Amino acid sequence: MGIQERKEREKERRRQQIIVAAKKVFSDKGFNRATMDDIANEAELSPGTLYLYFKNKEELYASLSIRILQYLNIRVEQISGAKELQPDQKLDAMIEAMFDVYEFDPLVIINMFHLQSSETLKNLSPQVMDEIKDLSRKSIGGISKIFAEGAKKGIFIKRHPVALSDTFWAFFSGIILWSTSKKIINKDKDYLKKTLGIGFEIFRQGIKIKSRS
Amino acid sequence: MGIQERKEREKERRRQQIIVAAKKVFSDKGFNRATMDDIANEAELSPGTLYLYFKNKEELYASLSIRILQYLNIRVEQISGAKELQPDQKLDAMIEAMFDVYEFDPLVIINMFHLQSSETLKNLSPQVMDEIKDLSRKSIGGISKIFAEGAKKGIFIKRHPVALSDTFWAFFSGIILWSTSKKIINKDKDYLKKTLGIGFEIFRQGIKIKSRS
Amino acid sequence: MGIQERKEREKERRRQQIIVAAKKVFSDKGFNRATMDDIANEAELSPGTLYLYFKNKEELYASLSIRILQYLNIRVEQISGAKELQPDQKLDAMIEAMFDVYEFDPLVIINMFHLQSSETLKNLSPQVMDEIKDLSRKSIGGISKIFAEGAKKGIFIKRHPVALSDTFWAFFSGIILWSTSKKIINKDKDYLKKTLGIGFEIFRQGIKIKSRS
Amino acid sequence: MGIQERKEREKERRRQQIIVAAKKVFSDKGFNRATMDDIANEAELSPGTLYLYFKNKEELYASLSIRILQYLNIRVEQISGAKELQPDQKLDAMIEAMFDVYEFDPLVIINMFHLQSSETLKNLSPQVMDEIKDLSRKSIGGISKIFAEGAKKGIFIKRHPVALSDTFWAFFSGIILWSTSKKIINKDKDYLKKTLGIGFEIFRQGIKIKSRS
DNA sequence: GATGAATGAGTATTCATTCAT
DNA sequence: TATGAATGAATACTCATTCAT
Repeated sequence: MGIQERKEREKERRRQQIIVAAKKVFSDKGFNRATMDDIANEAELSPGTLYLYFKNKEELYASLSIRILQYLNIRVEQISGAKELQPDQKLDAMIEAMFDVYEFDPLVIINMFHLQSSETLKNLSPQVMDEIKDLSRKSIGGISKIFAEGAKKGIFIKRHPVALSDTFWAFFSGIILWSTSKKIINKDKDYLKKTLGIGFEIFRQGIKIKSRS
Repeated sequence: MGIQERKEREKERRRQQIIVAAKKVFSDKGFNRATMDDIANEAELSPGTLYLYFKNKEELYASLSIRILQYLNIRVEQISGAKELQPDQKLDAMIEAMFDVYEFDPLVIINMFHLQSSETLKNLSPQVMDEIKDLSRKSIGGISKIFAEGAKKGIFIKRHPVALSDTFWAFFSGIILWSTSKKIINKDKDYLKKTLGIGFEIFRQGIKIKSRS
Repeated sequence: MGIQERKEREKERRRQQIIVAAKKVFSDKGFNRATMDDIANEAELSPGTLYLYFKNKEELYASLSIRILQYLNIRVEQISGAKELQPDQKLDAMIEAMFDVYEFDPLVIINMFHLQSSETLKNLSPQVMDEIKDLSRKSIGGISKIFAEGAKKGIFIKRHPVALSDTFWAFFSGIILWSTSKKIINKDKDYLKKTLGIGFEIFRQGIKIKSRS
Repeated sequence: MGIQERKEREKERRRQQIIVAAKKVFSDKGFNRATMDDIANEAELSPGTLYLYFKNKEELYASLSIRILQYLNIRVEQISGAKELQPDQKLDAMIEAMFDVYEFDPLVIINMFHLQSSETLKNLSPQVMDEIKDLSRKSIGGISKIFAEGAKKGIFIKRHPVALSDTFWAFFSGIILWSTSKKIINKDKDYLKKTLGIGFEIFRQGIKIKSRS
């Protein structure tokens, strides 16, 4: 039993070791130019070993998304379930969470997009795909609830909550991607934050129902 | 003279023939999985011929962006220079223009992102790169002017116009990319439009200064 | 008749125009890296036109050799037939002729070697091949006669004259090729001449029968 | 340790296996028409494997030269350092060595010339280039010493030893190349030997200072 | 489990040659 | 005759994946 367990833990450590290496390499080179050899070197393992833990390159890449989605999910659940917060406060908290997600892994967005490509999906094992779908659904659902609650209380505009949730995510993605592609990130990290800030401010203002004074 | 001209026109037709084929193939498979042979087949030409009109794969891809940027630019200039329109009306017109740009070529955004990759830029000929840079600058500039004018007239929030312009573009990109990656486009074209609609409404509301009544 | 003749002359001029261009381009880039387009550009003609005058790239290249072989042949015949000269004086004259051949076209040797490749020969039209063979045979024959005469008169060592002739040519080739490959030519033209000088001196001394004094 | 060593030996065997195949294919087809696939087939390996042992086609080709240069070098050093031999005996030994070099690999000369091309040099890794340069320098140096010694002792003509060394090499190259290009080698191996023999005899006689009797 | 050597399918690009005008 | 646009075969090199050890 103890041995079984230790083995299990050892195995998990290996997975993490690979994931960390993969994150670095994919970050540096992007999916296409990153090679399995690069990742193996970074992880100080042999290429063959990677295939003991991940079915293929796509699935290794996908697993990076799972990690970040898990993190996001925890945050969303906390915020969504916080009874002491009003919808607009929850929205602010969500925005803050998004910042953190981005800091945790700036590749998030690119990962997420890559993941959706039908070619990619073909190469994933069902269980990995299911986990991703499940996590995505939960996250979107959690955010939706905030918008629904806000609409119900007359604080936010009345729109289909899932559509709003998508829009929120799309907005966030857009700014990050745009900034990234303009190579602003490395040179002027603040510019991205500022842009994200402006963006979220606009979003916040845009969905608020103005209280008449 | 007539001959010269006819040849010129013939040549331009070929370019378009290739561009149309490239657009289709890149749309279907993305940059990396699209092969020059695919494009040649689609264009009913030989692979060698592609290289008579475009220096390499990257430059062929880039030329798709140039085409759409040119279209966008015309629209931006018209709107930006329309003296009879108020800033908020111009913003509405811009949003409409963005819709049209998207309809003209749903790949826009992906093209634009691909274009920014440093690896891509290396393979472009200077003149192509200059044209792209010039067109981008003009478009962003035109949109900025609208925000600046709106801010001056007290209709829009006061923020750095270029940052707003970036945000506007990022927002637009985000929604398209997100929808695209969710493969919503083909299945439910209206959902994308709806999402874009909601998004822009939020944006519009978000930057408006509310007149107190 | 006059028209016929003028056409003929016009045609010959074109051939020369192409040959001159080809010589330059092959000199600069070598056979493999020189393209038919390069040559067409240099000749200010279209690529298609080259094929009206030469069957293919190989044959165009071969015709450069014919030109130089023709020149060499004239010199050999003059020297070989000069009754007022002794064999050793003829050898000196031959050496001088070789210098001139080299100055006329430093590519000679490389041309000659390329020509011998069986792959090349396959692509030549029979008449071109015959001309080359004929010219080669004549040149070698002419030189051989000098050695034979020298041997007969007890001035040169007694060896098979054709073998000596080959050796003479090989020696000459070797020095030029070696110098060329060491890129000495362009930088230090004199070094090549000096080396050729030393080489020929050795050769001259090597085949002389020393008169005892 | 044993394992490490066996692997090392295995690896070296593979290199040799490839080199042998490459030698054959390059011999048959020349550098340009030989394809990496040809070589892979000949070596009964996959094309990809070749690249595990050699950076590229050029470097594979170059390594053939290194092999023969190493062999030559050993011979040169032995001869040059043999105190019991007189300069003229050393020259004879050198000539014999040249025969052996040629027998070891008749491509020597062509390799050496190919190697000098600037295009080739660009694709070689520095360490390979350095090794080649070093080996060449040593060989030429060793031969030069013999000529210098001979001149000092009044046996050979007084000429710049490096120039003589170049001439010696050029002479050797010329005969081989000429014979090879005339495809004499395969058909009449003896003719080449005879020609080489005559050539070297001429060379020997040409640089000797005649003792007056 | 771990290795890493070997695999071999996949692809952008070039360029001699052709042929409709 | 001359053109030059179009052709398409040919090829070096990469890299995800496998499998014998």
